[in-house]
Amino acid sequence: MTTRAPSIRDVADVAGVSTATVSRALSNPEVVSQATRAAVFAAIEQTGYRLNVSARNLRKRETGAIAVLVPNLANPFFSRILSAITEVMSGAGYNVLIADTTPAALDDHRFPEFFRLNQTDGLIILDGMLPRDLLLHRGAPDLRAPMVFACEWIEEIDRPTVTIDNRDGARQAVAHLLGLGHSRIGLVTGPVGNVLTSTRREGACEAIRGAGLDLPEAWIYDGDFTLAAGVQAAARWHAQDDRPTAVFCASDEMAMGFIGELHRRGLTVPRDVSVVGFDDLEIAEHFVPALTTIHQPREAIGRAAAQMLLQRMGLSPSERLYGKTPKLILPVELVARDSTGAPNGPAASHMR
Amino acid sequence: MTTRAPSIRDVADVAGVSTATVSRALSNPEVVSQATRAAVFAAIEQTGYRLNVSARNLRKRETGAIAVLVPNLANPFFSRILSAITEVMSGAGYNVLIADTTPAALDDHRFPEFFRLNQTDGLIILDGMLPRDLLLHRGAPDLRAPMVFACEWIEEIDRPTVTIDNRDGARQAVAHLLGLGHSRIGLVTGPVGNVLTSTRREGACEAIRGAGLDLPEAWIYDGDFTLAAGVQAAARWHAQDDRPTAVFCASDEMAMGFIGELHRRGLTVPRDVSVVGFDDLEIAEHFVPALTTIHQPREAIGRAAAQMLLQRMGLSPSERLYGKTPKLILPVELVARDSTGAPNGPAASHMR
DNA sequence: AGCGCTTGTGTAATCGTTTACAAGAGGCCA
DNA sequence: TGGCCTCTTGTAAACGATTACACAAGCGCT
Repeated sequence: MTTRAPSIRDVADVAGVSTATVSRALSNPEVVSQATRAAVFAAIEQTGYRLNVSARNLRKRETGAIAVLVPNLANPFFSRILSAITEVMSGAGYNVLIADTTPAALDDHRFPEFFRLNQTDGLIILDGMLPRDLLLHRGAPDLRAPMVFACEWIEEIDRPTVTIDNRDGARQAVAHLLGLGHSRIGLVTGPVGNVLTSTRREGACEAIRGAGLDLPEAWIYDGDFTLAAGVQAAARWHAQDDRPTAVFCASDEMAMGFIGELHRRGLTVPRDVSVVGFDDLEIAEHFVPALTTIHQPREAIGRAAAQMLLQRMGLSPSERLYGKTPKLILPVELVARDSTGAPNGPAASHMR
Repeated sequence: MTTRAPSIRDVADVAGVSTATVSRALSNPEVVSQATRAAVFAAIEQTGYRLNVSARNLRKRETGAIAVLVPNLANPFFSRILSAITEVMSGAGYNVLIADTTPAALDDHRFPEFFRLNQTDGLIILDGMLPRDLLLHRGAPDLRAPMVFACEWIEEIDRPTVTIDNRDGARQAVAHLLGLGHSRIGLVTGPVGNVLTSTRREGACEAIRGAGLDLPEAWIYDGDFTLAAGVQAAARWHAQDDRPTAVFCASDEMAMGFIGELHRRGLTVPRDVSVVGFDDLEIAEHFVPALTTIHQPREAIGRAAAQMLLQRMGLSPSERLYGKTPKLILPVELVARDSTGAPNGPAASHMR
């Protein structure tokens, strides 16, 4: 009772041509004559034909899809990057498979790797903490799908990369605080082992030490980019006798968690402590107080990553393997808002 | 110079069996003998074989993928729903294609429809404002991919649906405000034509009128769920002489935009006005003031939608067409936090 | 020995495209 | 007229898996 979807064969019959001609009319219209082309399109309309992508992909040895590996889909930071990628890739005729790597990593690694990684024409990786051997999946190097990193990257894997200047961002954040008169500056960091954590941390340290200031271990609060980590850092900060007058959080989420928790404890930002974030999420501007933060051009990152991948996919395997791997570093800028101010000279409870 | 990826043929040769046996060892292991199975797996290991999904899909007349249509990928509201869907679907062996409908709608509608909609085994639709004819894509009804709605839906299209009880959520929000002593309650609504807008609005109106109160037109601020809309509503509210002491915003983003703008104008929430949101985004709890809002079980929504789709895909076309279409309505609950309080009896500038 | 049943495997057709190759039609020129 | 292009189309072989069908081997039973 189940009908079969119309195939190119049906179209060909209706139009009175061969399947080859239908195929050509579709993918290479300029080689078929005006008249036949019209007949074919009419037949397509009439039959309600839709291209079967599996068949095309099988024949062309492509998949028509690229995959994006995201560390955490639920993190709003990635959504705009993803939408930019999706936009560019759809425009180029590709489907975009978005894979959250959080569960994948836990999985019996046979399944996802087996079914997914080799079933795409390209890979955009937003997660710098993936196991190396999962990415360097075996198989001849010349038939591995091209891969580009964005935002995060993996030191040992030399691939095209789109990032922002993390070190400079951190430097700007600290410079801003120094400019306001702070000399006691703390850090809320990302998770250990993450390249963003280290580059931002280094940038901040350099700037602090470069100003001739000290950065005690106790003022470095370990985090992991999440709201919860910001909350915890606030608690630790609050419990200290000798605490910084300003903190640079390596993500907006941590900055907001930090500020939120402080308010819950009856303190106020920036009166009691100045806070700088990193990312400039949409919400940052509307947060109370509006967040001073490092703006990341997320749409540009996504777009650039997609375009870079497209460019790589257009290259031959040998060009890819033996050519240069492009690295794009986008500049960032601090956006000064209301979560930072001069250190409160008077009633400074932390000054003993 | 380009090598060919190993195929089932190569595995068969190495293992000394036929391709049929390899295929069976992979997809139906219990029908092949212990010994052959071992030989096949060894051969797979040795050759580095990976299944070609296009070939399988072509043969099985499936695509192994489902699509999710999202109104706006950049909206953090959807990310957790998406991750839940992705998790369930990956677990069931499906790829998840996420399509942002914002650009698609503008596109020459031939392309995306042609290539995507019929190339999936199922559809989850989170956008209730899609053109009807795009969804009721022609083709025999028995070979249309099953489709389920989640969050939003389309009145005229009778399909399985997972939603929350929007009307009740709005009712609870208003009841909460009434309970605090408010009698002047305003509304910031979603975009016109959206089912969420109307159901939430109706629920709120009913509750307000049910309490014997009035709801002047001037206290209904048109929005569209975005931060910017909240900002605008705040401006309009602020400009009024006769204004409500509490507003119910149909989304957290609007609530945060509203509160942020008010603070920028030197007013304070909940002292000057109480605000209730809707959604309970992750950030709501950490916002300053922490947002009183209607909690949406977003993970449960995503999970339920995915499971419902899986169930539908398991049905035969006739069962789908002539059976009942399940509708799941998840209950919601208000989370009382700090953005609401009693109306400020004394210095009430708005009371003339 | 003959029959039937179970278990494991191979043969070959099939899914719906794309594309190398061949070939016919027509034009142009010597 | 014949040779050589160009333009358009058809023929048929892939692409890499799944699966209906057939069949061989082994076993137990009469």
